[in-house]
Amino acid sequence: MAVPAREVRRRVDVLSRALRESGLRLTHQRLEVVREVARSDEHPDVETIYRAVRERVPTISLDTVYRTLATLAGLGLVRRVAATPGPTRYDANTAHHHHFVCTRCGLIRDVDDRGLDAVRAPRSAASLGSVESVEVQLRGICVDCHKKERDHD
Amino acid sequence: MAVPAREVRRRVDVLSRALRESGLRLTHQRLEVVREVARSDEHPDVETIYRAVRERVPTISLDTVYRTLATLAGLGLVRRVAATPGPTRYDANTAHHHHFVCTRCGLIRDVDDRGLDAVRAPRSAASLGSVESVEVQLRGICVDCHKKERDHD
DNA sequence: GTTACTGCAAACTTTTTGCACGACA
DNA sequence: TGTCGTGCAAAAAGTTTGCAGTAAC
Repeated sequence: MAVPAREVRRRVDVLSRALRESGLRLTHQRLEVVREVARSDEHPDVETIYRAVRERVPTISLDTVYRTLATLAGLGLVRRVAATPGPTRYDANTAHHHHFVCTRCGLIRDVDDRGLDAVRAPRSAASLGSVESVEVQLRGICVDCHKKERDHD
Repeated sequence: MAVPAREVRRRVDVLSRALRESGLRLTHQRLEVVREVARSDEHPDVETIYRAVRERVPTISLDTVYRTLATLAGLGLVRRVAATPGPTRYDANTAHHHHFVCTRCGLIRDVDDRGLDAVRAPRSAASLGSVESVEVQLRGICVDCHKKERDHD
């Protein structure tokens, strides 16, 4: 929820425009799914988005949320984040960035850092394929899990 | 399958020993699952391991494979790899390393590189939690997918 | 007015669980 | 021999799909 209002607006705008320009209809349901995914920086899964959207569109169905997110991902407007086992999670931040992943609770936060952006694929990787992006995952224990551990001891 | 025989032996040995030392029984089924995961560097999913093991232990059940891998992962002897959507995949290489991920077919290969090992978490990450490891994902298109594309055009 | 989208329901895939029998230490 | 692990079956969790009605353009 820490995404600045201006950035949320920009994302909703970009997403809405791109849907229209792809000849797709901007339905009430799609708009609300777009709003929800744009406003979150917690890399929510489909169920979480579904529950949030249902507050405003009580009749929306889970499979519409699945379909909308698949559509958006297909257009490259949101990204599937595969950093933890379990349900697929989505990220509306399509700029190049990195992630902190809590191995205990599954929390994922974006990490923006010039130093990490500068990491380049080694030459040896060329034998595997063409590298299109380099993403760094910082794996560890988040502050919340540390706090819980201290409190429970 | 490109894991050197010596390394496979070492892995099977470490895994077997660790199971015993944890007071767990080294059953026929567990041993074969261990062998299978140790011999692969393709980050197989449970179903794949199941099919391979069933060649040698036709009566083994899928849920035993699930349970064995969960046990091994719990002991830190194998790692869940969450780099692609779909079924969870396992990696018997517990040394610090990086991955090349094909965004088209889901292929995952290990990448060993000193330069990538040297990447450090930025100071800013401390506000998110304690970073225990830094893993680099090289995302792109593998040589096989490139070849297929050329052949189909 | 078309055509694409939605909601419902059902199917499918992946993973987990309860229980009784069998096998390891 | 006692206990842990296995296989079977069923359930739970996550995701996809077909179809008929509805709404966007």
